[in-house]
Amino acid sequence: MGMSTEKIRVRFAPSPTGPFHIGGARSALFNWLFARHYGGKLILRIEDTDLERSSRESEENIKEALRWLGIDWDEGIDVGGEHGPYRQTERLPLYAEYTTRLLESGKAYRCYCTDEELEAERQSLMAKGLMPQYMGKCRNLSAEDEKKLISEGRKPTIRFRVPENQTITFHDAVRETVSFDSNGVGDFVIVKSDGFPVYNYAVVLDDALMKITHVIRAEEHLSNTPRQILIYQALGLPLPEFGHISLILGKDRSKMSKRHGATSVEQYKALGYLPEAVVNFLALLGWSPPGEEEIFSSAELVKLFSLDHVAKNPAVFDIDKLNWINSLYLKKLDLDSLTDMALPHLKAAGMIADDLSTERMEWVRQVVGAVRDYVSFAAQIPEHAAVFFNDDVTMENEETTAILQDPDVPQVMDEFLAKLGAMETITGEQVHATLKAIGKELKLGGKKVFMPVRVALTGKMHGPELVSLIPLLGIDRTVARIRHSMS
RNA sequence: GGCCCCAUGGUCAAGUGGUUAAGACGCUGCCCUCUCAAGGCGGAGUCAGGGGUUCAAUUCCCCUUGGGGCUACCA
Repeated sequence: MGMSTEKIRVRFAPSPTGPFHIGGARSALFNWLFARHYGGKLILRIEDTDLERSSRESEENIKEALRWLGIDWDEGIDVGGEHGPYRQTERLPLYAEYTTRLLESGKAYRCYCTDEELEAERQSLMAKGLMPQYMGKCRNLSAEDEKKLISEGRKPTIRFRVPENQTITFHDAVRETVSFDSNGVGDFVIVKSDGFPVYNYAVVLDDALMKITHVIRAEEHLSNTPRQILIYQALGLPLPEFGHISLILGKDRSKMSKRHGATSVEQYKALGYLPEAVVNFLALLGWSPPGEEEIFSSAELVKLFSLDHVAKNPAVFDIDKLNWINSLYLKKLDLDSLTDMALPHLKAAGMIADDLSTERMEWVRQVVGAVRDYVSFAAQIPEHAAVFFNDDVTMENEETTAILQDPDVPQVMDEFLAKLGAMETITGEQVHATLKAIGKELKLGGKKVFMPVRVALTGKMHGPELVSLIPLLGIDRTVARIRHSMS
């Protein structure tokens, strides 16, 4: 709104260094929502200049996760585009051109310091209570100096010459005005000694060359922004609009990490969360819709999304809310799809075989139907479905044991067993009618009939309705379980 | 340590110079019910602290405190 919508170009530029983090997914989502809302383009670029940690496997992971979430991109790896290549390691010649320019204009210089020297400098500065930053030792090397250092076999890095006494101020779409003092920024490395550009450098060139209009990324990059702006300025490149979204925190308010539970998109998928639910939840972390509704499809989110309702403060990842949202989506899911989601978990729990007959599959389907209201995500299905599988009933606690010791119980069971014996098959309605009839005959309340039967069948006080449990167990297993529990 | 960002219930959060300070999750009570879950209807619970500015601050400014980020030849 109010923006020239045709030209909006945003990007998601992950590093393929491990499992795809849920925080990355949210950055991708916000970019995607922003692009789709304004009819702009989303570019997917891979920042793989860290050779040590980057892998193709993890790149595949990211793409798979994005597709699963329904986040599609208009340009980038796999789909191509006119501003490629879209993998930084394939863009080296492009960077070299600019590096030459920077070197020739004196805005960057070669630095021959070794790791050891830099570390020593850092230590001594810290010892003096000063900020550890590069002091500019190689700033003004003569040609002879350089020749000598090269002859020693040193491989230089290239550093950006940070101008002194400058205030770098920029507008941020979520934080308004942010400013930094250039004196707090030491001359930083833009090209490593192996010739690969460093993130802060490559990101500027890529964003500029790919004509990115809005750089929407996590807040951890906020402090890097002044460095990047300096590079834009040194090269005379137009600045994009920045928007730094806050980080996602764990329960203890520290940055979300493995010890907070599942942190990768893959894990949530494996646990049986639905992508629509994850997207819905992520959208609500750091962004708020107008009105009171909170459940939205991706299409609705696209319609409503706007950067000016993005919160400045970090958000704690609330698994309870995700679970609630997911359970809502699970309720709306058709039983066949839910069953498909349950299958791997039931198999992993050893409850079902790899190959199921048609009848067995139908039975499993109904079991899933009987427990669906109890679960927030598919991995919870086996624990609730256990009562359907395990005929080896054991009493949960003293309370259940006590229930079966009630003096009325033997009559109830005898009566129920007798009635079951007269039946060929049993339906939910018949279960209900039969148990009600027993209550009437023995002049017992519903609780005095249903609860002992439940306990005899499952050993537990709680669980699925008997009208769904007993028909799925069938008469034989029902009888056997009761006999076993009453013996 | 320095620099930067942030601060409304336990959590996500709306909101404004004057409001009974929304809503959601969670917690909790009641209803429904064989139980639990689901569902329906209620409830408790918040403007971090201290200074200003102002007739009036949750809202504007400053400080403190707290949290987070950056300070790499990681991204």
